Amino acid sequence: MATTRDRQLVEQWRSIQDSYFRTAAAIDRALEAKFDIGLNEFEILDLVADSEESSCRMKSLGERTPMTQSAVSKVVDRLEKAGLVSRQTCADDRRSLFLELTAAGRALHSTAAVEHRALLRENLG
Amino acid sequence: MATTRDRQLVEQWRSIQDSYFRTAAAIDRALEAKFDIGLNEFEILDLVADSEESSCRMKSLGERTPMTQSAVSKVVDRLEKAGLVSRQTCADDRRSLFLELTAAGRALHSTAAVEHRALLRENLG
DNA sequence: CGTCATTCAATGACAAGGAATATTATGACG
DNA sequence: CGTCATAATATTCCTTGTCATTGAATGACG
Repeated sequence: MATTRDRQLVEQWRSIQDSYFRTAAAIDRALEAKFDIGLNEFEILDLVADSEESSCRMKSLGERTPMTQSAVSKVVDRLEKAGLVSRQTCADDRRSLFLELTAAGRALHSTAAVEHRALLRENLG
Repeated sequence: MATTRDRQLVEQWRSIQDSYFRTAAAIDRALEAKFDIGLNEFEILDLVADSEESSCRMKSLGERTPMTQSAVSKVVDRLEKAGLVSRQTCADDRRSLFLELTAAGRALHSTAAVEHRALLRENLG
C-alpha cells in the first residue's frame, strides 16, 4: 500500500545499511592490515579497556555489544591466543570470568584506537 | 587525545550498530518464521521485484547491495532452489544472467514486503 | 544437607559470507 | 582467425557467527 512512505522507509534502511557496511569494512581492513586484528576483536578490546576499574566482565560484554554470547566467547579466545587479553577467574563467583588487558593488549589498543577514531571521523563525519 | 569528540564518535557508531542489528534481527526472524526466507534473500527478491523492466541483472544486483558478488550468487542459488526466482540466460551476452520472479516469488514478495515495511516502520520510526 | 532451577561460559555442529580462483564468453588487435 | 586482456558468474576453501547443548557453580528452599 502506502508507497511513498514505504519507499522512504526502504531508502532510510538502505542508507543505514550502507553507512554501516562501508564504515565497518573500512575499519576492518585498516585494523587487519596494520594490527592484524579484526573489527570485532578490536571492539571487545575497546570495551575491556573502557572498564578498567574491573569486575566480572565477560557477562557484561554481552550486554554492551550486539554479538552473541558464544561469539564473544570466541572473540575472546582469539584475543587471548594473540596474547592481548587474559581471562581471570573470579573469586566470588567461579562461574564468571573477568578480562584483563595484557601489556601488549594495552599497547595495541592505544595505538589502534587512534586509527579507529580517525576512521569513524572520516566515515561518519 | 581528543576525548570528548572521540567519545561522541564511538557513541554514534554504537548507535548505528544497534539500530542496524536490532532491526535486521527483528526482520530476519519475522521473515524466517512466516515465510521461511532470510533477510538477505528477501532483499534480493525485493531488488529483483523492483527492476521488473528487466535487463541483465545479477551484475547490477551487486551494485545495489553491500553483499559480495559471491554472496549474491549464493543467495540467488537459494532463491532459485526455493522456486522463487529463475536465472535466464541473456541472449546478447551469454556471460550475463538476468533474473525473473516466478509466480511463487512474486506472490511471496508481495505479502512479505508488507511485513518488511511494517517492521521497518516499527524499528526506524 | 539435598534437590532443583537458574546463571555463566565453552563447545560442537552447521550455515553463511569473503577472498581467491576457475570457467566461460567477449572484444580488441595483430 | 588466433591470442590476449577483460568481464560476468560460479565455485572452492577458510573463517566467523549462531543455535543448541553441555558443564560447572550458585542460590532458594524444603
